[in-house]
Amino acid sequence: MQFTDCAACPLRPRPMFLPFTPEELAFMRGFKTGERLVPRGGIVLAQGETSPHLYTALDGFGTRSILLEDGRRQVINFVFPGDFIGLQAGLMGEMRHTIQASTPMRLCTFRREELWTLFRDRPDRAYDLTWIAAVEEHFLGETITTLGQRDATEKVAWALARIWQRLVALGLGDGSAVPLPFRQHELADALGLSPVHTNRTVTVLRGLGILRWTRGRLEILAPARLFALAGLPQAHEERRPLM
Amino acid sequence: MQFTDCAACPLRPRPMFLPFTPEELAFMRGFKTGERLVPRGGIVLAQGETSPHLYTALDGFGTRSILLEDGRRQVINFVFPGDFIGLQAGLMGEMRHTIQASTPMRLCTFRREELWTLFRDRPDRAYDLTWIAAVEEHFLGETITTLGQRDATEKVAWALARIWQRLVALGLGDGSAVPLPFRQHELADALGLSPVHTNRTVTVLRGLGILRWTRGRLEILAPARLFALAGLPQAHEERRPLM
DNA sequence: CGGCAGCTTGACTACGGTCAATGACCGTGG
DNA sequence: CCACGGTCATTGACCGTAGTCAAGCTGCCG
Repeated sequence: MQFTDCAACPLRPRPMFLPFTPEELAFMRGFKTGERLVPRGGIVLAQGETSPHLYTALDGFGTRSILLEDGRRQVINFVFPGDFIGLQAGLMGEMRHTIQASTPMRLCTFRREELWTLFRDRPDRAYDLTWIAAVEEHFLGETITTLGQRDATEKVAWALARIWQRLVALGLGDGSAVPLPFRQHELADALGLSPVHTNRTVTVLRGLGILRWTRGRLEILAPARLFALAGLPQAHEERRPLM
Repeated sequence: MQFTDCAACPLRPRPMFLPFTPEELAFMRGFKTGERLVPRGGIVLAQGETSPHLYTALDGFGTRSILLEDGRRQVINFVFPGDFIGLQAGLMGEMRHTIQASTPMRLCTFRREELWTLFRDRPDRAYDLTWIAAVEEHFLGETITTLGQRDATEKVAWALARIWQRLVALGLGDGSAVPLPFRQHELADALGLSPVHTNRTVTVLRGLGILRWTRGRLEILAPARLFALAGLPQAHEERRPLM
């Protein structure tokens, strides 16, 4: 199968990612074993599954979610290009959540067994991997804080601010607006709100002149007000390593 | 300062922790630089702080929490003996949450700068550290699911089931009851409920004959019903590495 | 043009929050 | 030894945010 050489990776040169050393690049070229395409709505990794592969999202968007027996669903967070997928399966043996594509996705594939090689031979890459896990841990803590302490308006503002921040960092969007690949239903599942109340809340933010959101296009008219509501500093994220 | 030699660690022999190889033991003896005592209510690490130390909780209990500007507080999770503290400070430079002692705590201290040595020289220990981060990540996902999807009764049942499970795994408790070092107020902050409603909910569980909880002592009368309410399998946790 | 997915709005309900008072237990000092 | 104050748990009355049910609406694709 033909696939993108890491040397020509479309993601890595973007300003939000840390550059590779030549040694890292060489290692990652060997680490990457191929690519995989997942259609919109498709399952990348399923809860309970042991996967022989780990992934990095190369293009497209998705959700990580936990499904309860009775059908309730919680979106843990959203998956963006550059995100590493499957650390749990790699280390703990089995996925504890499901990753589903919200848009068509293109993934770089790695062999799970090579993970130990990475720790043994490339402490710099192992460090980066742990750094990614620590940042993710912090983000989940922020999510818990949002679900536990903030009301519906603050919740929606927080989620849209975080998503917008990330999309802008990725270089998507044309200055005033970004393409928003998630549905209100997914936002509701991420915030523990009903779809109906999520919609009402978005309507309120629209009415306040803070944003516009129609047909997969999100425009932030008053970023300062959005971030204030979200309880976030209006700063750009730190650059992150890419796996 | 006099402190416990890792060879005589009171924690490591317990069944919930994986054993050390002789090499690991030797390394950890060098990695550990001392101990620290924190009184009840004391701050182990403060949000925003850059700490020169990392810790493993040797004895006592605490909370990790995020404080908002307006005084709201979210307990992210609880800290038990054997937990590693400060990975964020170690990797990301600055703590994003506060760790506070709910009981007097005794901590093993490590030097932050040695973390890179660990990755370079001990890939097995680096792997364990990442494993710990991945397990924590999964646990936070479960917490998000609880806060987002479950009602107050399920929330309280989940938290008490998880805490009980952990205390029993640590070998605390005398078969029927465990010492519960947290206050209802902290449980409320962990679940995003008001203290009043948390209390009412505990009262309901008591009325159902599922548990007793008085004066720091928790007795589970009907574990099966508690775990069913919590949406958890009634299994013991996997053994975990100790840092 | 029909069907479907996703968004929007209205009416009613209920879970959990808030405010406030009381109670139980414990350590301290007179 | 008991009175006091503090912390934490408990209970009652009332209120408000968000959930539920249900009906339309919009835009898109076949």
